[in-house]
Order: sequence, then C-alpha cells, then structure tokens
Amino acid sequence: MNILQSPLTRKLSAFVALETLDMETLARFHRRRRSFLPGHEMLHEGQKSRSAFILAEGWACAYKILPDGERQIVDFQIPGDFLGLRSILFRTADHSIEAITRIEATEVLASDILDGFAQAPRLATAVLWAASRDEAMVVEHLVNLGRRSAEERMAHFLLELGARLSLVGAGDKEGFDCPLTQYHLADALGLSAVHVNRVLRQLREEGLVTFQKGRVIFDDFNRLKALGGFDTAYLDQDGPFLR
Amino acid sequence: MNILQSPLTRKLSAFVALETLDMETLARFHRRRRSFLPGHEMLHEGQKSRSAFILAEGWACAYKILPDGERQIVDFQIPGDFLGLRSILFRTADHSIEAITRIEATEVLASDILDGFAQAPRLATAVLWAASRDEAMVVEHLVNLGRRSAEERMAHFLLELGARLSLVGAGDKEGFDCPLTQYHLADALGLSAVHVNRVLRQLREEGLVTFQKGRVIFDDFNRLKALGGFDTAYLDQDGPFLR
DNA sequence: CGAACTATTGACGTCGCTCAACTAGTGTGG
DNA sequence: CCACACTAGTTGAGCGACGTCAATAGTTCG
Repeated sequence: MNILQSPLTRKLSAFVALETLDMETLARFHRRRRSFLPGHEMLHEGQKSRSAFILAEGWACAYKILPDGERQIVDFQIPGDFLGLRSILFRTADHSIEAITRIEATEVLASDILDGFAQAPRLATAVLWAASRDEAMVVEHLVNLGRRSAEERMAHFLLELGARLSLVGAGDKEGFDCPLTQYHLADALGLSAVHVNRVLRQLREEGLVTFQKGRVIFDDFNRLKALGGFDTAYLDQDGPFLR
Repeated sequence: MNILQSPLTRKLSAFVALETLDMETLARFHRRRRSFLPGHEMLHEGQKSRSAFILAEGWACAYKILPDGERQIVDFQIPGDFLGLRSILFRTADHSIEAITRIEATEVLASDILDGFAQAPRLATAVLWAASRDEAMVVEHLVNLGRRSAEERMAHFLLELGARLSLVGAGDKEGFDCPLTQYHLADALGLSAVHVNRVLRQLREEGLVTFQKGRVIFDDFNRLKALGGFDTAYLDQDGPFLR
C-alpha cells in the first residue's frame, strides 16, 4: 500500500496538512511488516517494549486484567491506529494488547518515532493529536461507564465504532461488519455477558439496532443517537484543522 | 517561582533529562500569569480555545455534562498538570474545566507549544509523555469504573491522588490535604453522593482510611493498596527514563 | 441568625449480577 | 459420518449492590 493511502496517513491528515518531509518521515515508520493470528497477545502488561505497531488491517483490543482475573477492555483498535504507543514512552507497558482478527501491522521502533520528531516537528504535533484523540475516546468511554445505563452504553458504543470505521471506509449509517463477541462487549462495557445479551435483544426489539452474525445494522440511526447521547465532536474528524 | 523548580518541570524531568534549550523553551510557556476563584469555569465544553493553562497552585477538575444534567468528572488536576491541552489541538473543547480551589496558573498559547516543538524536539517528546501519562490515568480510572466495587474504587482513587500529590511534595504515605467534597467524589467515581458517604464510613470503620475535615489519612496503607488493587506502575514516575 | 452548602442516616426500589440450563454452530478425530 | 468437545448465544430465577427519596444535623458565611 502506498504511504499516501495508508489508514494512518489518512487519519493524521484529518488534523494536519502533512508536507513532503512529514510523509517521508512517516514512510520510514513502515519498514517492518508483521502479521499476527487471532488471539495472539501482541503486548503484555508489565513488559518492557521498544517498539509499537501501526495497524494496517484487522481488529485488536487493549485491556487490563485485574487481580481477580476480571478483564476491562479499554479500547478497540482498527486500521490506522497505533498499538502500544504508550508502552514505548513508559518504562513498562501499562496494558496488554490482543489480536481479535488476523492482523497486518508495521512495527515501529521507539527510536524511529523519537528521531522522527527531531526531523519533522509537524509530525510530532500530528502524533500528539492522534494520542489526544485516543485519550478523548477513552474519556468518552469513561463517561459511558460512569453515568450511562447498560442500554445507553451499548448504543453509544456501537455508534462510536461505526463513526470510527466510516473514517477508514469500513462502515456507514447503515451499519458495519463487526468481529466482536458478546464477551468482548461485556469486557468493554463493564457488564456481564449475560446482560449484554439481554440489552442487545432489547435494542433489537425496540427497532434501534441489530447485532447478529458479525454485522451491526442501525435500524433507526437517529433514535439510537438520541438514546446514547452520541455526539461526534470528540472524535474531531471533520477535515484538516492545522494547515 | 524559578522555572527549574516549577511543578511542570519537575514532572517532565521524571521522564526526560531536559537540556538548557528545553528549559528555555519551557520558560517561554510561563509568561502570562492568571488567577481564578473557586468555582470558576475555566473552559467550557464545545468552546473554541486557543490557549491552555499550566497549573501552578490549587486544584481543578475536568468533566463532562450529560444531556440529563448528570456530571462525570474525568480527572482532577493538581500543580504541574496541563489544563485543556486537548482543547487547543481540537477544533472545540471536548470537556469543561472548573476551578475547585483558588488557582494560580500560566496561560499557554497554542502557538507557543507548537513553535516550541520545532525548536526543542525533546520537549515534544516530553509533552507527548505527559499526555500519555494523563491517558494512562484516565485508563486506570476507566478500569476502576468498569470492574471495581464502590469500596475498591474509593480505595484506588484515594491512593492514586496520594501518589500524584507526593510527586509534587503535597502528600505522603500518612495522608494529604484534600479540598474535594463528597459530591466531587461521587461525580468522579460514578456513584451517588449518598453512597459515597456510606463507603467512606465503611472504610473508616474497617480502619483503612479516614477522610474528614479536608484531610485524607491512610490508617492502613498496605491493606488499602491490597483492597484497591493499586499499583503505581501506570504513573511511570520512578525517575528519569529517557536520557 | 438565616441561607446555602455539606455530611449523615434510614427505608425501599431496581438494575444488573450470578448461577444454571439449554440451543446452535463448528471443528476434530476415530 | 457420527460422537464429542468447544465456543457463542439465549433465557429464567433469585439476589445484592447501589440508587432515589426523605429527613436531620453540622458548617460556613454574609
């Protein structure tokens, strides 16, 4: 894939108008191609890591395991997202990452990124923006867990996923293909798998959204948005901002 | 206050060994001194903002308001923290910020920061680290809401606050002064104020921690850590890493 | 000394959890 | 080709953590 067309470039271009120098530096990030099978643990909490990944194809999730064995999924990653960026800035990774589907990614060394900042400062700004956008998503996720009912959480979550996927051309207002199980949803939304099932049934029976057979279909996009209190502003994805 | 001693410099020094050039660039961030009274809304969600703040003295909180009027506090800020960094990278602020106590801060223009990156790339890395650390805290907060009981949440929350404050010299293993009300705790932990009260009583009666009269006292630090599943690794604050 | 905020406690309701049983699809080896 | 295992999904019964509502103090401040 041409670097000009890569999901990451497309995403960063939503914020900064990248120049030739930035593009060249970014291209240097994409030298080591790697593949992973579903279920592979790409990064383990506590591990020292000198490289991160840029996801080109497939889905992954970042999570933490609690002492009692419970899991909280923090974020799902889709093409164009960094995997484990924090793990190279920190002494040890503060979370684990697991491949959900088969994954194609490029490995990026810490030194590539840090040297890149010195050569292309605009790129540093773009990466800071990408990290801030990730944080904004985690924040919205936090609000979801803190102050919304199970039904509202699910509505908001499915809408966010749809919005993110549509940015990389993998979904629209009709719906999207989704490889997640009800267990993934439970661990992400802080619910039990049993309750996830009930909530999905309820949303389906109310004619709002249908999640079956690996596909999410928005039956009534607007009513779903109203239920989930969903507003895309925090995704900040409406065309280049910094020129 | 000398720039060498400012809380922000101390915090960033925990990650990168800052050079003279970085220090000078950082000093340029500290020109516009501002004060705010308790309760002042320093940043409003949806607002366009061209400047952020570096907190020198006092406490603030970042929060979101839901359509039904409920509030979720995302983070509390203490000296050395950025206020509204995301708001200058995004088109509009995705959250609001309120002064809890009287606040002393310096205002930083977006251009100061972005120009600073071009002149001192190490500083860009340091700011990215600071943003990542903020994200790590939000992530831990998310795990807190998703998978811990009210009692565990409270334990974890008070321990995190203590750890952060001790980094800037405002607390230790004994305890710390804390200007938060039970309503603040409720909005941060996704609980009702009534339940916060009950949980605090329970923790006090179990001899774990006492929160009264604006002071948090760790009655049994180790048992509290065990209860909250608290591990400081995600704060990544054990001495300079990148040299 | 009233007004406004903060903290405390009880009674009662409910959302979401646990446990358990059952179905359906899928893959695997004999 | 079937038996078995394994995973994902579905549904019911019962229960407990936490919410809501309401009443009462204690504190701070004008």
